[in-house]
Amino acid sequence: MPYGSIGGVRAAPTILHLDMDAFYAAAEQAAKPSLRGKPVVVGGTGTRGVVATASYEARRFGVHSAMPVAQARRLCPNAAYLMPRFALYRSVSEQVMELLGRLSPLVEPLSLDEAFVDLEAGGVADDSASARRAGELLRADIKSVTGLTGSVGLAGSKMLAKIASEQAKPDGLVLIEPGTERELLGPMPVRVLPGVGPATGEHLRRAGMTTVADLAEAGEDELVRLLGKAHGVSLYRMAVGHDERPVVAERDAKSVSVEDTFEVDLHDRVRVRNEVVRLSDRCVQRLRAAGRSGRTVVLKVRRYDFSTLTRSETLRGPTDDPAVVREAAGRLLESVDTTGGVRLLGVGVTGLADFTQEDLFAQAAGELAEAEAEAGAAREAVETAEGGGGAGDPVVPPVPEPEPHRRWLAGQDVRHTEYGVGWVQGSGVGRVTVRFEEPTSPPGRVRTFPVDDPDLAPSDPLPLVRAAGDQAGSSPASRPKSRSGAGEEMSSP
DNA sequence: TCTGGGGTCCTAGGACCC
DNA sequence: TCTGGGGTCCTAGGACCC
Repeated sequence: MPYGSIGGVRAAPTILHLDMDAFYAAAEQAAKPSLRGKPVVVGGTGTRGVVATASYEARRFGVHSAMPVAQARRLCPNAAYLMPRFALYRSVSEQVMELLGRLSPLVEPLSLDEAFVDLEAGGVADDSASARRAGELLRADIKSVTGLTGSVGLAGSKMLAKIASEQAKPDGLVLIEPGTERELLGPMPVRVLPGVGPATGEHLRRAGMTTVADLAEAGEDELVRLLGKAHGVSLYRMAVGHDERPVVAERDAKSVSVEDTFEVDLHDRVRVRNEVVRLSDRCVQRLRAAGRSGRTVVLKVRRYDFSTLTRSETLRGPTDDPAVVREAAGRLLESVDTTGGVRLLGVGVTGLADFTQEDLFAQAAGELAEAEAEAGAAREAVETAEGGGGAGDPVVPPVPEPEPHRRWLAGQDVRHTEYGVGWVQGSGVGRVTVRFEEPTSPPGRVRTFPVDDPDLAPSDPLPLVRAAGDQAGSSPASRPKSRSGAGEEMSSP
């Protein structure tokens, strides 16, 4: 352990946990002035979507993350229901992570809106007072650079820093003085500990343990007996306030996967096979973008009754060849009974290796060209002779991408040749309603157009905060990451 | 009320090898 | 003839996290 610690936590609260407040919803409110102070729900747009983030206004109606959107609509019919815009959230996240990087080289992102920072390794704090100052400065910087609020937890361990940031929400800072952790933790419900979810919580409750103090009292042996070796040991240590997990800056991904839940269950076996091909190709694209290759292909199938199974196949060596992944996934599908309907399909690759460019470049390029030629030919074959595929054919023809058909999604950025920039408030029966406003404007007006109005086009997110001075990208806020190709991030099943 | 998508880690059994 | 144990790899499933 690189730093002095007493009883499993540092002597000073120099581990910082940052958690942005209702991140996706807050970003949408910053982007759309008319939604500030109003309930906003970001989540899946289809009938089978779930809530990704609800604004605090929406939470007051009982809406929360992971709740089916259909249920949220019943609880809070007047909220704005928006599709997620990951390009925007990623660009804000990059600004935030950049600020964290100024505090320490040891930053461990957990997601777009959450990270640990080791202040001691950064030399910015070695006692409570300096840690608190660093935390408050950080919060102010985040507010001025992104326009959003984040909550900060400071403690001598990761677990406690995270519990502290949770208590600080929204828009606050909580520091746990080392030495006080056990009395603080004791009365808390077991669910506050990382790794205790619904199943373990229920398990413990049946054993008569509801608080962290109950776990500490039960002892390690009892918890191991109840929950197994790894889980029992780590839970006992957490319960008595011991957590020496270091902040780790970068970790290589261990798997890449893509999955789609369909609006209606798939029954047609040919359609199912085609979707597996599409997912394989998408998975390989992501694999290649990451410069990796993988050795084990995993197929995931969720059936009509929500029962979920996986089938996997380990290849002789790592691959990033779309044809190889397609064929493996296709073989795996053959071993799955899909009668009754398929709700979700997924394709993943694990056992990742670094793709050695030198050795494989030529081969891969050749194979890609080949696969693409093949795909083109197969596409035509599908169009001319749909459904005739023999069951034994290992190479499944890919499906043509659905026509990039103009479908306006709630929350999407648009530009009108006459009225300027705005966002889609809703669409239906051949019409689309747009509110014309932008992050730095006052709340705007609504207008309605035909869905195929040629004056209306998708556009990229604008920066949430007006750049101070506006000097050529010197401030992070002045450079929104807006790659061209509007709409590519808005893909939704 | 009908349950997303992207991950991580752990367990357990069987194969296989020494 | 019966009976070893350890280690590693593969597969499937489950809990958990954001």
